[in-house]
Amino acid sequence: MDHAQAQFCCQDHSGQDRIAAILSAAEARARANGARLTPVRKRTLELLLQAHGALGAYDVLEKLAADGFGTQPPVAYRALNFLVEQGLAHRIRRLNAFTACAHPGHDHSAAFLICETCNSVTEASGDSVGAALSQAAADVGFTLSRATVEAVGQCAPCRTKAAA
Amino acid sequence: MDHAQAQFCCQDHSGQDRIAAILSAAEARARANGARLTPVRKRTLELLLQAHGALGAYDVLEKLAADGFGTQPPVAYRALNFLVEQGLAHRIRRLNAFTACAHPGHDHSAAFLICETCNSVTEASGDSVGAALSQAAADVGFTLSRATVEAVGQCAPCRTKAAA
DNA sequence: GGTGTGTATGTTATAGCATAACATGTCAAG
DNA sequence: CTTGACATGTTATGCTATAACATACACACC
Repeated sequence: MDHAQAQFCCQDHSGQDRIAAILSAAEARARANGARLTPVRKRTLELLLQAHGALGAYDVLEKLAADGFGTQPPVAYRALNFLVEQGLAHRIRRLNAFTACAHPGHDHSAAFLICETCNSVTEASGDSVGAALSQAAADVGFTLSRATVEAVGQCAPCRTKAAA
Repeated sequence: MDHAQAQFCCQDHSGQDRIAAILSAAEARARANGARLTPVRKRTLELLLQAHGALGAYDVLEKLAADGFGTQPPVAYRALNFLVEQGLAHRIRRLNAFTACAHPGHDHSAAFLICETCNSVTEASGDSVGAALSQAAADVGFTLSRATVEAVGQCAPCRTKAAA
């Protein structure tokens, strides 16, 4: 698995300006929740934003350590879990990896589209998927708390390339 | 995590007769695909069918070993992966576990409802969810290959109990 | 200012999940 | 009866994740 070096298959959604904007928005959001976006946490979010595709916890740890933060797994896991709890990042279990939330700020059910060619991860709107799922759950009397949708397939750029 | 001893929270869908029927159907299905449902594989499927909730690979391994099969992890993983490939079982990544497919025989997109109280896993029809997901994927030019939907919440029996 | 309390960070150690690589065995087709 | 494909088994190892404990920092309160 090479999360760390996923190809630039998707469009660049992570310019420096955009990252800075998201980071400050994240800080505000955290404060509003009574939480603090400390240096490790902020740096972790920044790493996720800069990355294409998703990063494994140990990928993140390596970079944090290089930046002078702690060197042991809990350092990365704590920061990542914090971000997930705050709705600033998502965990992608199929990849044992994490990715920054593409649409923070409004609660949404996310659906992840994982390209099996370039390993890029796209966060699609999961609203209609979530609605369908709520219905299916309600049909069997299940109360939904949260859901993960992970789809595997091929992204548009990779499909185009493959066809050529 | 106690996959091995999930509570009997859901209805019993795994009577001996039903299990036997599924096993022979599975055997036929495998043959049709040019694959063989060998003793380890058959026993593994049987274990999954008997279990409520889902079983971790090491839970399965333990039981297989007790039955005189191999004692090392690959034994369990190979059998489980075989079953998943044949559409006879599903992998539930959120739980690092596997469960027998509740509706083998017809290709379907499955959605799993994981009760956070009793750890039971219910396989809901994911057809409408799959349709919504296909649409969302198509909207961004993504070609869907397969998808996993894992929802966490509370099953009907547990919710009833909790309300009491 | 001092002090207490809760949170955050850091470490060591270990648990849990999964697979690579190789050896052996089995079975059917030629 | 040999060959080739697949299945099973083992050893060894790598990757993922958390428990438990120690230290430091920030903020509210007296």
